[in-house]
Amino acid sequence: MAHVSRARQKVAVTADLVILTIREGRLCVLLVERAGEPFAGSLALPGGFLRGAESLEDAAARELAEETGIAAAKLYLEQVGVYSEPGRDPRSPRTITCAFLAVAPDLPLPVPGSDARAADWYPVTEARATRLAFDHDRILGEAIEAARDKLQFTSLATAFCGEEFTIGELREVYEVVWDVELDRPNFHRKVTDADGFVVPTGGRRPATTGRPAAVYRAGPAELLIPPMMRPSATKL
Amino acid sequence: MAHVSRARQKVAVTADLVILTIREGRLCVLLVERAGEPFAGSLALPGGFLRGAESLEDAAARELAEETGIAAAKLYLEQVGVYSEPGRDPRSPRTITCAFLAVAPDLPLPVPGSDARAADWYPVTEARATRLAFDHDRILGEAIEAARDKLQFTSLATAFCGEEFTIGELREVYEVVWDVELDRPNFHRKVTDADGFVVPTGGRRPATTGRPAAVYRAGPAELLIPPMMRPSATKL
DNA sequence: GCAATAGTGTCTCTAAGACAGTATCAC
DNA sequence: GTGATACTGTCTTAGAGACACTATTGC
Repeated sequence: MAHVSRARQKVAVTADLVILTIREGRLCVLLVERAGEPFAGSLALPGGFLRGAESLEDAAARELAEETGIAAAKLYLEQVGVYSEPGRDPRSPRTITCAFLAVAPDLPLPVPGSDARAADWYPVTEARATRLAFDHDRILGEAIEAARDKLQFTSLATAFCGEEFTIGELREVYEVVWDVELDRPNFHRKVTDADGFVVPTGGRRPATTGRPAAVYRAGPAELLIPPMMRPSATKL
Repeated sequence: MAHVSRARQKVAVTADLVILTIREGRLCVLLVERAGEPFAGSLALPGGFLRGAESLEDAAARELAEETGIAAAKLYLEQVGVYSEPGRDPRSPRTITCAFLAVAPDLPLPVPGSDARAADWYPVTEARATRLAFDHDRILGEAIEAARDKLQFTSLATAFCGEEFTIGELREVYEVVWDVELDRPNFHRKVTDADGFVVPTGGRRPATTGRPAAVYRAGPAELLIPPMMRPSATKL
């Protein structure tokens, strides 16, 4: 093997964020319009380079705060993969990125990022039909698939809701992220029976129409037992 | 923010491998004894620095071949996480590692690594009771937990077996990795019923004692439907 | 015959899905 | 009242687990 290829390279490392939320009944992702080259004018996932003495988790949380103004401590934030194909970033053949999945409740429009990029929510159907910068198409696709899987086995769905929510709002999360329709009575029983998934606050929330719904908070459980099985999974 | 902390750092990147197998009824992991500082003499996960134009997956496959002599194409190999805490490697405060989980059938003792480190299999019970180099304790623990989860929902268990195996051997994989005892009749029915998990070859394998077992090969399914539920999961 | 493993049959229990029916609101 | 949503009850079916039972080998 050639000597040069055995060298311990130093590489640039970024943390990129797939921030998902539900707005107007659609699954949306936060994208920024790139100001500079490469891919100027293209949409891209928010993210940035790893700085001084911080971990990738710190960097992801910092970027999240900069792009959305949300304190990352309040949010679900998790690694979903590392992307290291040589040449994936034309600036330098050796830039690798660690992708994070973040899930937020419906938020006010993001504040303009501190680096003056236009950030906005895009329905994932649109985002996936668009050519994103770098390999962000692939990252977005894999992060969404990870989120879909996590809904089955973890209480991730509550991260899409605010502090308090109704069973109907929680059901909408599953329906929107999985793009399916769920049986309302069965869903209600399932989530209220699952141990530690949701806990009633005692309050009720008057709806625009119909009987007011009981209000719940996220419970202590992180793993769902039994899991919420995704209907399409049985068909594959 | 101070100027220095905003700089785009270049960092060293390694790929570390958690290579699991089953030997003599115990879950084992391949560890190497470190020859040089830091942590000289300590046990560590095999791994190495990212080189020229290769991805982390390439680097992991290359290290796997060097340490075990197995072509990585034949093996299950998957990212399980990135570890980037500043200071996790005393050589340089900025060395991050991407951990890979690999699963191998019972193999001949590994060939001495090309970098002349002593590599050997260790039962994970021993490995977890030992202080490994760097943050490899944590990486090993998280990789094993990932493997345990994957047994439930994917056909990963077949990767622990050879090309051909019996249902009893497959059951031993679950029993050893999960450290539980499973009901033989129910296990047999479950795996033979699950769609595309195992396919009979038609052969039979005479055992040391008892009725000869039918021989199976891994089926095309990657996802198990229905999943194999881990008994302890319901207790948590 | 005995001991061991492989595999089948059957029962019970739990959970999922279908869906009828009741409760409570706005109008 | 209608119409909407929230919830409850009940039936059927599928899968999990317990375990009795049969099958096939070496000794």
